Amino acid sequence: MDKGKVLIVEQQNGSPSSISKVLEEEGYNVISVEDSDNVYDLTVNEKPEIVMLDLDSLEQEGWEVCRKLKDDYEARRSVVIMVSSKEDEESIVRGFESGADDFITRPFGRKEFTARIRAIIRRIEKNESKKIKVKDIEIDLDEHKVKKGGKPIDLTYIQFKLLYLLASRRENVFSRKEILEKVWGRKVYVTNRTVDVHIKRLREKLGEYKYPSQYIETIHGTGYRFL
Amino acid sequence: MDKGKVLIVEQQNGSPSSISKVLEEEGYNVISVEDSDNVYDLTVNEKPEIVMLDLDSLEQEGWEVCRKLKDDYEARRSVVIMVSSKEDEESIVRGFESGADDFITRPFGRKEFTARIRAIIRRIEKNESKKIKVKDIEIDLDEHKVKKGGKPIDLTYIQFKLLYLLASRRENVFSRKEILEKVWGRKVYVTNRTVDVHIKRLREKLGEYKYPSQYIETIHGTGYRFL
DNA sequence: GTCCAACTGCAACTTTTATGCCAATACTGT
DNA sequence: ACAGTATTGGCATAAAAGTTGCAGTTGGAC
Repeated sequence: MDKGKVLIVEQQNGSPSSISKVLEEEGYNVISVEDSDNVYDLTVNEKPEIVMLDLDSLEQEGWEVCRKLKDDYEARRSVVIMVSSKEDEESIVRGFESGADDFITRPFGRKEFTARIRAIIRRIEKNESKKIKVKDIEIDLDEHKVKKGGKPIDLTYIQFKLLYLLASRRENVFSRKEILEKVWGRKVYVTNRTVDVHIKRLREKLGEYKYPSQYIETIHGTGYRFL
Repeated sequence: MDKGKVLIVEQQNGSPSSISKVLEEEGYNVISVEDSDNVYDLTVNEKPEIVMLDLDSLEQEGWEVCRKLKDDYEARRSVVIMVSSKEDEESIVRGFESGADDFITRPFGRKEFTARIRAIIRRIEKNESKKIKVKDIEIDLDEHKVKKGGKPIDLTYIQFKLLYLLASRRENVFSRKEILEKVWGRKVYVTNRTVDVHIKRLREKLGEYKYPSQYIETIHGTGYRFL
């Protein structure tokens, strides 16, 4: 059950209706912190899909953290949601001006809350399409098939996921860490070298024997990129 | 002034505070229709960034239109926002379940409303990979690519980080200490001289052979800066 | 159940590439 | 001109990536 990673900044009062608890129960991978000190570092390292800032416990810092995240080229990818009891327009506008992507005011029903989160995650993942064509390669997610020049290529489960990931955002460089998270899942511990091995096997099946690779490029010190 | 294209479905009552009026005034490219018949076609053809559905005038149809858009391969790209006076949780949840990306309840202040819209547009733009352009140099972070005058330049990991650091705040003078911290990280101990070496290698790759350097300026006794 | 083939992950090893430092040299500002 | 800085090419070394063989698993086929 891996719905996405959420970094939450709020005072823990142990209430079972706290945001963290709710999202954990819903199956999100929750990282919870009580103050804003590590938020930036955590965001950069963990790349959560969502960062939630509880303004009721953060106050002034909330805006600042948000701005800092949105000014950073890596952290900015995470969606920042502010949660607050204040519903005066000024606070809300200020939240958005700090770069927040959404602003939710308390109180809110659990169902509404989780529906909003789902909508946001959905939106993030939607950029990926079901069928991808790159050069002479065709990838069909639904049928789980890959063709090269019209001829089917037999890929294993992992190879397929790996190829799909890389091809879903061609030109984008994926670090091994990212690959591990997206292909193997967050909890699994697998060596970096194993990623290489799978890349090699994939390259073989794609018919890459000589250098430089036509499809999967290695970016030394960084990761891999398709095309 | 083109802030983005918005397709709005609402009953026109001529009120100056109607959504269409407000967004027009704000400089959006507004397409306004009164019923849901053409919404699907318009969305596919016009590809608006945002489709706003006024549930107060659409009722039942609202959900259906939304679902139809979100089931469509092309139309799903547009962000769908529902606007409604009903603020019961059930309606809202149902909205999200129909695939809506956001749900705004009336009444709302104009500033808050426009701030939300701006945030959404911002988010859409952010998905496109971010580039820094300085003179004839282009730096693409997601793709980890650098181009000079359209031609790609191959940089190593450190060179890339270094260039990015300098270029991200041009004119700013970076001391070697600062560079070490940002590129190598706090803990690592590496000589100041090493920074020089990397500057040299970077300059070479940027095609700097003669003095004074066109891109990276040396501030004697202080550090470096990107022009 | 037993056998077999396919898949996977890892360790050990090789190859490739990048990095850090040195020492000689050139440049700066005073 | 001098002392402090910066530049540079070369080189040993470190680090990253590629490769290979093997062993543990799994899931049929029989």
